[in-house]
Amino acid sequence: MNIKESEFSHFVLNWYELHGRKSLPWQIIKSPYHVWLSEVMLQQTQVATVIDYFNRFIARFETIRDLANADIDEVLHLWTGLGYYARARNLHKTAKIISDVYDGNFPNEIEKIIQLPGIGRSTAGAILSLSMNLSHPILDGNVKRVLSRVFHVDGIPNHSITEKKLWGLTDSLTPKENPAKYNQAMMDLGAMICTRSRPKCDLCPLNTLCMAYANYDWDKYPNKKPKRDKPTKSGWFLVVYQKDEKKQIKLAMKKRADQGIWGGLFSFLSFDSEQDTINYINRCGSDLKQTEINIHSPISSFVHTFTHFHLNIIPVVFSKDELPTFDTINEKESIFWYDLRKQVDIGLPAPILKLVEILKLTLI
DNA sequence: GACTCGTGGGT
DNA sequence: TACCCAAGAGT
Repeated sequence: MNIKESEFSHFVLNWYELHGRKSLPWQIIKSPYHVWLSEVMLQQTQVATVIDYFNRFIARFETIRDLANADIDEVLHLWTGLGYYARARNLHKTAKIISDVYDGNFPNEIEKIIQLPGIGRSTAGAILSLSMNLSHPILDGNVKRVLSRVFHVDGIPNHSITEKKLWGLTDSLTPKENPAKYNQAMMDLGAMICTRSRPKCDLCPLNTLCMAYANYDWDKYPNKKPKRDKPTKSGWFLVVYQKDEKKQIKLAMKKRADQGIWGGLFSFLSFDSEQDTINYINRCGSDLKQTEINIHSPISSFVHTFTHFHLNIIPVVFSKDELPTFDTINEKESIFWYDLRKQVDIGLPAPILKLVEILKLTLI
């Protein structure tokens, strides 16, 4: 290790002792389980958003075995609203593997950890460093931003050449001593000092080493991503409701396939054209005409924006009484009747949950 | 390498 | 408002 690398980590570690975060919910008990869960929840998600989800999750699933033994629908329920639901499905898969293959304990070799579903190189490094104090580098958004600015790392974000440069830097700078504190400190620096906009360079322990500080060009790092325009799609969401013998309202939902958007979550029957919607409704025994679909739209459409497209959500509402052959058509479709009063623990996409709340006010 | 996968906060 | 993007990983 040359003098500069040693100097770098000492600056970072000294700053951490005075200013770093030490009491986030996942820093109270720094077990591999707590660190793993927090790291997965924090992927592409801000700390303030994660805190409540983390606390609820740990309260329900105290140990990895508790998680492994849980129903996937309840796991997804606790993930509802957090997004990127493959994280929850992979979390559950990995909990089963840890439980069955590793006797409930995380392995301490990175080759084995990185093999687990939903754990890449950075998350593996975080688990090993933060919970076991083993010297492994991490490269999350915070570290990328700090290193990009300090060393003027140019290149399109997320391209392999850029990633390789950054991994080389974080690997060479991560100290053998105190890797846990160092990695936490780098994330804290990114989150508290080297922020995306208006970084607090005057308070930064690395400003004497920082090329962006010397050149007053922090706003150029990390380089901007080339932007792609988002197409707008429309989705017709068919809300079929019925009232049971106690006059409780139930909504027809269906579990989505594990692959693709909202995988494993429940949703209303959905169609990607108005004609498909009408055809389906008519197969269920209605004689709905194209001009009449507005009658069944008591809830106005609204737009939900994803990472890569906008979705115009168009609710269409029918009573099951208006669809005499609904049960026959759906014999093999395993419709789930969602009880508005009970609201059982299943995963629901955020805009569907929003729609359910509107329906509670509309139908009751 | 390009694309997919959610949602909410900040500006 | 519209846009950027956040403690990334899988395919």
